Amino acid sequence: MADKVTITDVARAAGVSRQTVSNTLNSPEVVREETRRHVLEVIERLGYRANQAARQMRTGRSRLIAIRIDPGGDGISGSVLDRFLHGLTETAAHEGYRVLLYTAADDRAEIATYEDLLGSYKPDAFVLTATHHDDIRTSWLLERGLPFVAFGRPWSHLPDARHPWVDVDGASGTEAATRHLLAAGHRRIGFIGWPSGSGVGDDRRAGWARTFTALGSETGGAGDLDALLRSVEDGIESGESAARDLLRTAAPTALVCASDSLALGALQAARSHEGERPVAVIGFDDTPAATAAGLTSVHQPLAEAAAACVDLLARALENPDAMRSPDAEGSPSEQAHVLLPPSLTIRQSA
Amino acid sequence: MADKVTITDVARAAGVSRQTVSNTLNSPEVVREETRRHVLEVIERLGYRANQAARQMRTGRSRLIAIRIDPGGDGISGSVLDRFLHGLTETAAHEGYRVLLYTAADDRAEIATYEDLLGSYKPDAFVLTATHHDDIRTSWLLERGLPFVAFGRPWSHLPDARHPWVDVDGASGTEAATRHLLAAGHRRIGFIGWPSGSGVGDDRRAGWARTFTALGSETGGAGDLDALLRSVEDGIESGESAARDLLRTAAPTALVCASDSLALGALQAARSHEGERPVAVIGFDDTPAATAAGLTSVHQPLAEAAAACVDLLARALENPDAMRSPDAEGSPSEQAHVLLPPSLTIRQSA
DNA sequence: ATGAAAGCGCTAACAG
DNA sequence: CTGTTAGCGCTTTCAT
Repeated sequence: MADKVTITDVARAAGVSRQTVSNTLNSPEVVREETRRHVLEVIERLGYRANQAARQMRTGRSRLIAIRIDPGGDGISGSVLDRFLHGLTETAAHEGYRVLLYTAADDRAEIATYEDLLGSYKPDAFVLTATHHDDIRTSWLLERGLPFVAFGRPWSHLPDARHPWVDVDGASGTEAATRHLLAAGHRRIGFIGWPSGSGVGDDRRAGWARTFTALGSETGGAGDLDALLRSVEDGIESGESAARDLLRTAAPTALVCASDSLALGALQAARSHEGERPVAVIGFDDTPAATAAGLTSVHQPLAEAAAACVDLLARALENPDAMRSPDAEGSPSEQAHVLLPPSLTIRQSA
Repeated sequence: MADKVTITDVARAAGVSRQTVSNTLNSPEVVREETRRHVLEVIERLGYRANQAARQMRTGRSRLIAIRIDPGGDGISGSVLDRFLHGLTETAAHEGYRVLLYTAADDRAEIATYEDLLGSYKPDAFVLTATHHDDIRTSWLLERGLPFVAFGRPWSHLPDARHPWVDVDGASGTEAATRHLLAAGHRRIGFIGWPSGSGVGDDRRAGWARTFTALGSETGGAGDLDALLRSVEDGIESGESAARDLLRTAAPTALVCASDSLALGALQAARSHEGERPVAVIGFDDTPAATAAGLTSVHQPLAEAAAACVDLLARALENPDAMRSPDAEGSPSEQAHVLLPPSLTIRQSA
């Protein structure tokens, strides 16, 4: 029964015109307090909801935010997107937006989906995840002045980003992990990460490197960084073999990893490693698998990140021109961004 | 540039009327082959996409499927919804539908969201997950003749379901797990599940029980079922303590669990248990945590399940009346359903 | 097989 | 502050 109630029904029941009802909803300040209250009451009583399609036709705004959902690699870190999505949906609802899902095999296919979506459902904005160097998606959207926010820094254009973004400070996370190990007395702390070139991976490695280097300059040179570093593809197996190799050649007493997948593998290697003291391991992402394995891990505030994304978008959508002038000569057109600090979830492994 | 192209632009560019373009898209059989081809070509060239809002206003169909996304308990099995969602989004796109997300704290709140959504975005259908006994959501939707499909059996009304559903045969999964253990020579196989009353849990327990009982009647009574059964809340810790208890009092050589969370806990207990042969453990859901822990687990075909949901919905939406006659006296109004068999992913733990 | 007219529900402009 | 008019882009009659 909730449907079929139109603005005309409300107007009739309240004894006012349709526009007064519309104004009550869209420009409350224009309606007399008393009338407003009365209309609101009738709306409530009839269970009226503005038809979104009709509203969209008139205003051109769909109040839809689109985001891609992918299968997520080995699944270990898949739950990261899951939590982010939940937060996004929840915050978006508060701001009057809904989340629309789509899939795409790669960036090119994603752009094709943009075209499709923009012609049909016309989402007001996109949320980009897994941004990387020379991301064609951001340039495509930027060229067309389409509103979007990236969850992930615009790695190729820092620090003068030309679009709003939200990210978690990976370096600060691995720094916290490294400091935690230092505080526990460790001095030889290895790092297992991904090959150079991925923004996320480089960032996470940097946090370890800088902390470790700082220690070196304090104590007078602790740091043969390269010997304690391994760069491999993500995965449990590669994490295990990298850890084995590291333990054999560099004798670290602790390992910081760029992901939980790597850390889980490293943990296996650590457990089968003989030594007076167990080798400590710290992962990244605080996935369910980390919980299950008792793995200390860097935790990303995903609900907050999602909320920040919605916030930035809502703001940009209220001020359409802020974003639609990519080449405004006079203004630096610096875009808002949010960099959130992660926290360390401490468990048995470190 | 993909937007702002209307059906009028296409008509003009193709030298036909707007209706011919519309017909080409919606009733191709009505248009002359040659004209149809020409129009299609122009559509392609201009990158035209039918404005969904306008279409919805006219037809009343949004081509939107709504589904709830929740934070997912301890997160271990959260990835199940994740994979299902991905499959749903992908299949839905093939059929011309998009997936709209929403959250809700509980069933009552979810119904409130139905009302909101039905009045605003007007999704064509809902996909229900985590169905349970006396689910107020199904009755609410049923009463109003709203199209939906449940991922999960209508536990309170089997076998004459009054709505379409898709599910994975949990009992067959635990049966396969139990048979696998029997084949490996195990004879005392315990089960750690949830307290009676949850459809899913009862189903999974039944698969173990019936297989084990069948063995008993063959060999002449192997089965003191109750001694080998523990029912606890889901979670790693409760799984571990239940397993410890079971190992101490009933001396099983293998354990089948109703979830990966329970199994992960059981695995810990099993590893610290002394015996000539390691205690085998099998979980359920084949989550990333199971991969990481080398846990053998029952794998649900989630992409297939999602595809089946979309299929059932698409069919129901083409035949609106099939669903809208909950009380049709003459017809049993039996609804279509799909029960998919899971598979066993074998790893080190069993 | 194709063209003309109407209207889905809403809100942005105005007029009162 | 409230009411009237118009039209967003599409599909569904109904004529031709």
